Amino acid sequence: MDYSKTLNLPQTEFAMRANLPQKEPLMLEEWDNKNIYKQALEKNKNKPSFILHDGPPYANGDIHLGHTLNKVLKDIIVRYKTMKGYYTPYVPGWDTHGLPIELQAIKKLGIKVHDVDPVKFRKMCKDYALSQVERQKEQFKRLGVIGDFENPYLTLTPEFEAKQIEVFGEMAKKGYIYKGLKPVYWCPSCETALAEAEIEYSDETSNSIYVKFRVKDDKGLFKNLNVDLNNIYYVIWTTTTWTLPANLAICLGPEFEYVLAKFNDEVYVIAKELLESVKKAANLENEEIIATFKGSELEGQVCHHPFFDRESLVIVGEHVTLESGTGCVHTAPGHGQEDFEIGMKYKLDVLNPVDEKGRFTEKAGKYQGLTYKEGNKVILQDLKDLNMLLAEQKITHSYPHCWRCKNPIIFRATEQWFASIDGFRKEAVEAVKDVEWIPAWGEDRIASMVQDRGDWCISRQRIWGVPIPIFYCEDCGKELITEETIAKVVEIFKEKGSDAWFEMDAKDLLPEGIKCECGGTSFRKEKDIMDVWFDSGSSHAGVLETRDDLSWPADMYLEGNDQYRGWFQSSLLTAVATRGKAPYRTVITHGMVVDGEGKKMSKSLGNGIDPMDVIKEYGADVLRLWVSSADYKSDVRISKDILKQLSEVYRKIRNTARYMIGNLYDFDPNKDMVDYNEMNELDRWALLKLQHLTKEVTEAYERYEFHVLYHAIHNFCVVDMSNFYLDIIKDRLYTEKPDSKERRAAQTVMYRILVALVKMIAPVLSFTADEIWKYMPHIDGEKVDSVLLSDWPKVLEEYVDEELEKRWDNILEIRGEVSKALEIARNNKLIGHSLNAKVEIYAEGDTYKFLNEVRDYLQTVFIVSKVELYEGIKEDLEYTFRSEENKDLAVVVSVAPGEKCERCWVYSETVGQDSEHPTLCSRCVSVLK
RNA sequence: GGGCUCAUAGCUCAGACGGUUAGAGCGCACGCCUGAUAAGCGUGAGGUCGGUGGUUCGAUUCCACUUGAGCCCA
Repeated sequence: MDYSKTLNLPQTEFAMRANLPQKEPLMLEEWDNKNIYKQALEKNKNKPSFILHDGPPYANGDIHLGHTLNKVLKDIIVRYKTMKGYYTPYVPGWDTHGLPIELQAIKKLGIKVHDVDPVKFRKMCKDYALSQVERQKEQFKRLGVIGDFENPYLTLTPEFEAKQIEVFGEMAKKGYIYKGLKPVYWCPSCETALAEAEIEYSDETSNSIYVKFRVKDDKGLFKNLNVDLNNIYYVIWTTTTWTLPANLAICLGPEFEYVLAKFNDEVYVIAKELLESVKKAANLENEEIIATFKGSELEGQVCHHPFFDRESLVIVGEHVTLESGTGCVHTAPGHGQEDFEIGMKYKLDVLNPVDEKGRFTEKAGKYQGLTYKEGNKVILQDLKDLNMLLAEQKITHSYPHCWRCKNPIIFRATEQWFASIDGFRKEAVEAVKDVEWIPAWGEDRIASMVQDRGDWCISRQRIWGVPIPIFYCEDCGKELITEETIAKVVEIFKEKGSDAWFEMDAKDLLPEGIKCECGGTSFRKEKDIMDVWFDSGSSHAGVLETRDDLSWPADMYLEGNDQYRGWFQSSLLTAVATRGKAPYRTVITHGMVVDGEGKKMSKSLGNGIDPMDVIKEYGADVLRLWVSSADYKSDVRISKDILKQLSEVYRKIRNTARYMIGNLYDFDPNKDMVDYNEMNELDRWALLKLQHLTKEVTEAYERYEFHVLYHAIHNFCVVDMSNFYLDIIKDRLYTEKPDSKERRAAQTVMYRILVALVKMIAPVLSFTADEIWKYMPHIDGEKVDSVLLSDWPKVLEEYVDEELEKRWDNILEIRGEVSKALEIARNNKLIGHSLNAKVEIYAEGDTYKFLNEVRDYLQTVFIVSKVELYEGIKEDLEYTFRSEENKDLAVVVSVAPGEKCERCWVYSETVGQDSEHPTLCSRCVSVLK
């Protein structure tokens, strides 16, 4: 007879191999059909809410692992909070304006910006952006992210744009918006500003000139040198002669050494390290060094401009290098980014004497009307005539050109709109303190960034974005922005979107009858659009305040640590400026995704991993497990090996669940549950461990430390369940009568563990959890469509029996020692399976006393066929094993007496006693009868 | 170059008012089982706690510097 038919072996359709890449899409469909997201909201609709406000990814290109990390972290939190009973609307968003989309639209359509009417061009950009949103949306959903994907927020929608204008208007009303000058790349032939991405570098031959600036005020430093001040000159070097009319300063490196080198009658101030190269260029020799100063000592001296009756201030800046030139850098704040910034520091004027065609204006005095190219020649000649030119060379260097017309470009300051941070800097720094920053050092980081940052240039000379809602009087040129004009623009944008700005005339965008202070009644529109950071930085208003189910401020923002200077800050600034406090209560940041060596992923290194490839190979749940496994506060590594490891961990968790499901095939929790008081110690121990796990996991979720719960759950599955409890209860489950109390007790324990476990993994392994949910038995009240709709498990303190735990810690320790003894016997070919063995334990003192107390459990727990316990360790006996950990413990392993029972595989001397079942032990016989 | 951050076994992570042989799981090696089977169990080998110097009776844990890596800025 085949007695295996009489056993209660596990049965389940729940597959051992997950086959996630194929199965997950089906689960997604099911979630969609059953509208799990809506059900979850409905379930908690009257509960306190938890609003995680999504930082909008830029709508361009496929998602990468950075997106994956970010979105999955958010999803884990949203799912956890949902199960905790919070009302958790999650509205994903997209950042849809800006240059990269413009460039993609241009590239895709093969058009040129200025060849197309702005309205048409914007339509193309919009179409492109929307197509990208759809693409990314599908990819995010594939990760298992749930949320209001049918109704996400997009920065290009009329409602959002209108709200953004409101924010801008409020800031303007408070006087935080002002007009200033700032240098940009400018193409004089196209007459347009260019973005960095629209610049091509190619070689250009220029005059490189060394120009003398006579010292006017030495601040007393050169007094005792015995030289006429009129003969001391700073020597600057430049390759853009035409920018000299805009010179306002000479910048030195504060730490560099500068010499006063005397050649005949004249003394030149030059960086010590560059003296030789200057001498060579100027054909000078036989100098006398009459003094040496550190750059910082010379700060504050004043020179004469070489050809204007104007001063040039000596300043210092860290950007000065000794790579070429003289170490004295010609500084024209209107013609260069670094010059502009250092100029801001010294409160220099942003002088720009060049118009949009590249011609000198009246600010360039006698050069007015010349193009900058003509100016190069004329100014050079003037320098020669004035004896201010020390040397002249031709050099070929890499110079920026316009990508469209291929002509050289210039740097030129133009009028732009700024947000003055000083107006609310203090408030912003204060607001930071009311926010919980995770990790905590984030607070210092953002506070010091806000503290040190300059004003925010909001203008972009572009097409694809939200226009800056300002008008100019055609008569006097004065700008016009009032509550009424903002209100009108908001009203129009709400209906027509910001395209209206490009489609409609100024008069139609303005309230009727509006007049300039000068009495003028005709106006023109500002051409600049807003920095996209202003778009996303307004999302707290554009989203949280516009949807009924959301509220301001958000409970949480969660983004990469690159966003301290990005979205966290732009959001903080617009919120503080308009509402006086931060738009978030908690901010979590995660590190960047890097490769197995900790290096950043890049195309050139070829070390990138595509999340969609991972999903095809392993499935989204493995990727989600990866997200949970790492301590995201610092950078998160990923590699083939790491993924392999993750898939093994996944397999272990899955199989542990599968085994429990398989053993619950005939268990109905509505009828078969065994009361805690009727369970044996082992079962109680398992439930005790579950309480510890539940507590640890819940606390880890509360602290958003997912890697802690990842380890806790994995360890529980491996150590407590697979290696121990599940291995030990096999005998009971398989061999006892199906509805025996012992078996039902073990099933009760497994059921309760499985219910808790499946819930605890649900925020991370969302697909697998729902798959388990489907296959496992349920209490009637809990048969919901998704584990997400169930309640979070509670810690049952009454199961936390410390006495019991102590006792079983001891048993576990001794079991470890017995295992070692068994292993020795196994290596000696004495036994194979542990059931082949009889274990004799020799113990003294407390160890013996303890073992004697728990002796009834020993055979089961060791999974052997017989255990004999003796008091005392005799030195003359030959032990299989003597414990090093516990000197009071020794073990002898021998082959178990009797025959192997054909049914339960335990060796027993009762085998053969029953004539009907001659190959069975007495226990099995009684089960069958 | 500046600000912030990270660095413990092959991997992911613990840990330590500073104090005996630094932990876990996985992976790996070896063995067992064949009634969780493209599973399961057992045993074992892996670390000069990034480097150097200092404080201390004693540092991997505190301090300084340094190397490598990341983010932001220049």
